[in-house]
Amino acid sequence: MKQQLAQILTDVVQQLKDQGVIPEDAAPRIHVENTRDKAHGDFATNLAMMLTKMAGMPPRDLAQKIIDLLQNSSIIEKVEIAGPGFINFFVNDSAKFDVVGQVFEKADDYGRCNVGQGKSVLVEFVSANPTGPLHVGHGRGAAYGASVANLLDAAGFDVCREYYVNDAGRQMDILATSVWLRYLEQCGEEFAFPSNGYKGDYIFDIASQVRNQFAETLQKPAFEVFAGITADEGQDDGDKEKHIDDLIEKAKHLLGSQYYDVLQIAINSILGDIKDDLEGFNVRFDNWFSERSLMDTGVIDAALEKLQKAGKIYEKGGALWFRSTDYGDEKDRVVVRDNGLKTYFASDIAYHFNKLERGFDVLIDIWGSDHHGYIPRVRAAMEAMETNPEQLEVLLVQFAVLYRGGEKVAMSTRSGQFVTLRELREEVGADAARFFYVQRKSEQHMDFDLDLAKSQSNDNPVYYIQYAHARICRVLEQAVDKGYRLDLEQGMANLNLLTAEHETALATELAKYPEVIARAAVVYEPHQIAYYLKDLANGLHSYYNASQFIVEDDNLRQARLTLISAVKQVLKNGLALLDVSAPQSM
RNA sequence: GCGCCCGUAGCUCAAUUGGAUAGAGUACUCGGCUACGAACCGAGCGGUUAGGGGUUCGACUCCCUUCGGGCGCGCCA
Repeated sequence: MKQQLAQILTDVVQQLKDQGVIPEDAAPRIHVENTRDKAHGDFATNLAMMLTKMAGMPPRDLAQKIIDLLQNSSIIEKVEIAGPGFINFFVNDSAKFDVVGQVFEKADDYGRCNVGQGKSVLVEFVSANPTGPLHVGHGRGAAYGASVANLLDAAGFDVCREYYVNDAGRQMDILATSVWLRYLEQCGEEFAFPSNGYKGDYIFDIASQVRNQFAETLQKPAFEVFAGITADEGQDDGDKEKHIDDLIEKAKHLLGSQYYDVLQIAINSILGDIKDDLEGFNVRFDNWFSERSLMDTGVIDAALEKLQKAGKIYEKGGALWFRSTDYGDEKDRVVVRDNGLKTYFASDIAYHFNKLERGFDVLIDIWGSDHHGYIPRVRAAMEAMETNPEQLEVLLVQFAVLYRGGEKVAMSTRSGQFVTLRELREEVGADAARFFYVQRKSEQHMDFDLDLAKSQSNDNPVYYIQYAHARICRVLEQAVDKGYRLDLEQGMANLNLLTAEHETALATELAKYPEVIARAAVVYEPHQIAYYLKDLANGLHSYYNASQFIVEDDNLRQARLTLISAVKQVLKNGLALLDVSAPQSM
């Protein structure tokens, strides 16, 4: 309907050009919007105000001229000039209900569009280090990323969901060493656990797994393990970083190849837990991409070579630097350290290089906002590899600040003090948690009140929406019980009987759904879906309270049941985008 | 100190991307079940959009500035 009006206005613009009112080369953006206030009709355009300067006449006069040029349309009932020069369109009721037929025709596909034109897009999200269970901070990124991916899919993009597994580097060594030390404790050795080690309870569990598999064969006496190790923090000349690094070296030395067995057990255990956790959160990935595979297949060297050929790599102080300042970064960045080890950044360059080689049109990275300082250097690397800067889109997610009992909850992975995503899911449910996270704009700071989410989960808006869906299901069941089975054909034929304000409002709301998806998708804002669904549910609840659906009049009853069935379908479609269930009853 | 993000009703958040009288939920005050589920509906209360300046027909939105909060500024990942 909106497109029809836009087309009509495009014709008017051409006529204005022909009449010499505006210059031939003018190319105004035709903007038709939904009105917020019913008094302003159904749709409005600001066209007259946009052209007022060009035409050299007052906006209201120009608006009148535009109206005079409007051709007759079957859907327009009335046109008015309002305010500073808005043109308001009133659409007739029968046209408003055309949408109901479209909903049933497309069913689960209603709302899908093709703004993506089949372009392939890689959405990388979560990508938490496999050093421990996911916590509630990761939960927001997971919920947001999954919904963005769903949105893009609905908008006609070819989406691939990927998790980048940081299974290489020092953090992995700290993990393996932490596990081994806990294992030694379980074998009866006594020593002070390193302050920089991973202290979570899950480390004990993994240590037990190691013990189940290797019995006591990996046991070494504590005095031998700690011989010649730099002191830990808190002691004379203590240094927690050197302390843990020395322990890692010692572990590798004492365990030989079996060190990597311990490492693999740890990674498998934690990654298995993460996968299971995300599955329970209804977050699914098409691909789990291993950082280590980049090293094994020489992709890092290939990527660095490409930068080298572009003349963007130089040597200084024994290290290799990438000249990212050529692309607006604050300083150049090291890619190979003087000790010959590649930096994490080198891996990341290679990872993005690999993404490009896989032929994606658009790369979307979803990161925690604490990584925002990292964007310029990745962008720089992309540009040095001669890609279009618009091919990379980095979306940031603010970490949720947790509150418990009115107090901020301090969280630190290393210290093992954090609320896990699993905990949250089990206490408030996956549906409520997913919805709660995605209700707010991603870059917006967010207060997550655990007490509220847990103890008053019935107040969560997700129940409001699900209730609307369940309510419709119940009404349809009741109708069947009374021998009034829904007959869509009859209902569609009698939609003209629906003239109440609640009814036309619902039809209008249904018609908005496809454009909400299109708009939300291009700006990566799933919260718009959440708000839309709340509005739609509100429309249904109001309608429910205002009138009875199962009435004596056969045609009227069928028309009403048909309308709410359409609402049911759209509620289901919208909830599906957020991976929230649409229950038949609750 | 420099850079990025943010500041909207008592609280938690929206605002069709520059449009009309800034809207929801919650809290508080009223009212609505012998109707298809009251996990619901209706009404009221609540605002100098942090402060100030600018851009224009028009600013919560864009620019400058001050204040306040978060994050980042390693040959860590």
